[in-house]
Amino acid sequence: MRRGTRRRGPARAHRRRNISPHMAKTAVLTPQNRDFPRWYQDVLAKAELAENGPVRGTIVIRPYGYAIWERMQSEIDQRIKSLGVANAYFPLFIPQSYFEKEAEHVEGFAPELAVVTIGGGKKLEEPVVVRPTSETVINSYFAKWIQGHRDLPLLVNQWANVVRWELRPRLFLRGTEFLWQEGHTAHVSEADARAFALRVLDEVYRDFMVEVMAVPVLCGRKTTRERFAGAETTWTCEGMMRDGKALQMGTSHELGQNFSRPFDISFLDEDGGQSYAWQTSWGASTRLMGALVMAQGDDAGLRLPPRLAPVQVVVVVARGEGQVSEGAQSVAGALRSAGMRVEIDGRVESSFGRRVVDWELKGVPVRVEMGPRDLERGEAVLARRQRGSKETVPLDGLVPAVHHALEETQTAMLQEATAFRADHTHEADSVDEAIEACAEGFATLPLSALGADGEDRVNAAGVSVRCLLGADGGPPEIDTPEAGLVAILGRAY
RNA sequence: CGGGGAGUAGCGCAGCCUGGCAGCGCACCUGCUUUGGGAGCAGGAGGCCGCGGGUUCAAAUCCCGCCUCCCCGACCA
Repeated sequence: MRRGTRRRGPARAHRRRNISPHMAKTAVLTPQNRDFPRWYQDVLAKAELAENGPVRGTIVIRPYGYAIWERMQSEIDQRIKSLGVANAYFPLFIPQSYFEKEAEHVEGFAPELAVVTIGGGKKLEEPVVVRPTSETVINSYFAKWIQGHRDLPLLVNQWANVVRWELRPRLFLRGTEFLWQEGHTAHVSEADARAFALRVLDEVYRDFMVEVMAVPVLCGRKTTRERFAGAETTWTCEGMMRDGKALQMGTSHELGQNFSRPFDISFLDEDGGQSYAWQTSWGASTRLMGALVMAQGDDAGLRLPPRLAPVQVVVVVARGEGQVSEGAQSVAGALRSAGMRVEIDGRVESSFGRRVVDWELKGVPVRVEMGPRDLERGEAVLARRQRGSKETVPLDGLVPAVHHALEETQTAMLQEATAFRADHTHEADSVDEAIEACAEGFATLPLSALGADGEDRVNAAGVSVRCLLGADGGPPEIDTPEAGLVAILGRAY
């Protein structure tokens, strides 16, 4: 069974060939429904996305994987900047004492800190921590930069690597070192900080995940137990993977005055009084790469939504005869002129089938195949990765046809993922029913039905409360009574 | 840390029990034939068998010690 794959829409093609992309004689990958974790590992390796580094928990992101990450960075970065946030950079090394200033924060991170005790061959006076997150250093500078209310809001983001000594690493999902973006802001009031944290959640993360990654996400509030160490409130975007498990894809925290007090981020307000700033922090990481693979991949490999794909169209020279190569060049040129990201595969010394399988593994959304026969007829074959279809298109109509295929693919991928999530979400009335439903996917449960010991009970069963939603299915208003909230439960990565 | 496995070519593995030339598949190199859904044939390169010690005429194999990695549980983007 090809889970979640749907064929839809009428054939626009002159002729539609009945060739499925899953025709390889021997399975290219372990099928998803046989062993999902194995399938995931296979995709990372065969699509040349990433592999393990030499130190446990470290990752080597290969060029193709990094190209996808760069696309993610670019899309996220422009959304961050549109909120008026500027990029900056703070040090990798943080004095250990900084970590001890906020009680919950220390407690939350102490077990997973990497600490440098020797530098230049000498024992250090004060050990330095390799940043697991940068609240402490950044806020120590915010304290210097913020004097009066006119200095606020202060909105800063950095792209960086961070280190957390994880016990059980998994490529992209949980690593000792990973890449991310972390935003840090300071505001004059609690309401301003809250509004900003929610804007980031919606306008940066949800918008990117839904509109670019084509992954529907549930945006809600974390329970006290699940919230970030040092935060007052943690907001999250939760996605469903194709094995029904949940993945936290991005978070936005309201820090209250938890850091501004110990780091003395204070300012003179309009009335001349001394106030502590209200803060937020928020991040999304290379975990998104894992989410992409697990939410959009199928048994033939990765599937990239066109808006994210570093290569949107690959023009495959089927056979190196006659003027085919020139024809492919000309087609590629026309597609590029129309603004598409295009690559030519002219490696005719490799077999056609081999190359096609490679591009399917890499998830390129549209493949244009050209051989002598097509050239003679003035045609090309347009293959869509998302639904595994092929159609023949006249060369003079190819650019609009490819453009249309990309647009349709983007829409279809989001629809498919949304339908999959709906099919794997169960509305439960009791804790036991919810736990059972989580074997297949998510369960919704009125918070009132979860009860006081409900979170303990589900956790004991390997299930967690992913987030709390308001009546409209979005992040709950802060003053919504608990009785009006819905808990989303699932097994998580 | 608790429990379970594994270290042999780039990757995946066999060989070990019963000591006797270092093997297989994939990948790689060369040549020819191929190329419209993972090509075929022929030839070739590639090894501190995790490390250290011991037994033995002889150790990947038996014995002792050490190291590392992976998987399952408690934390996390």
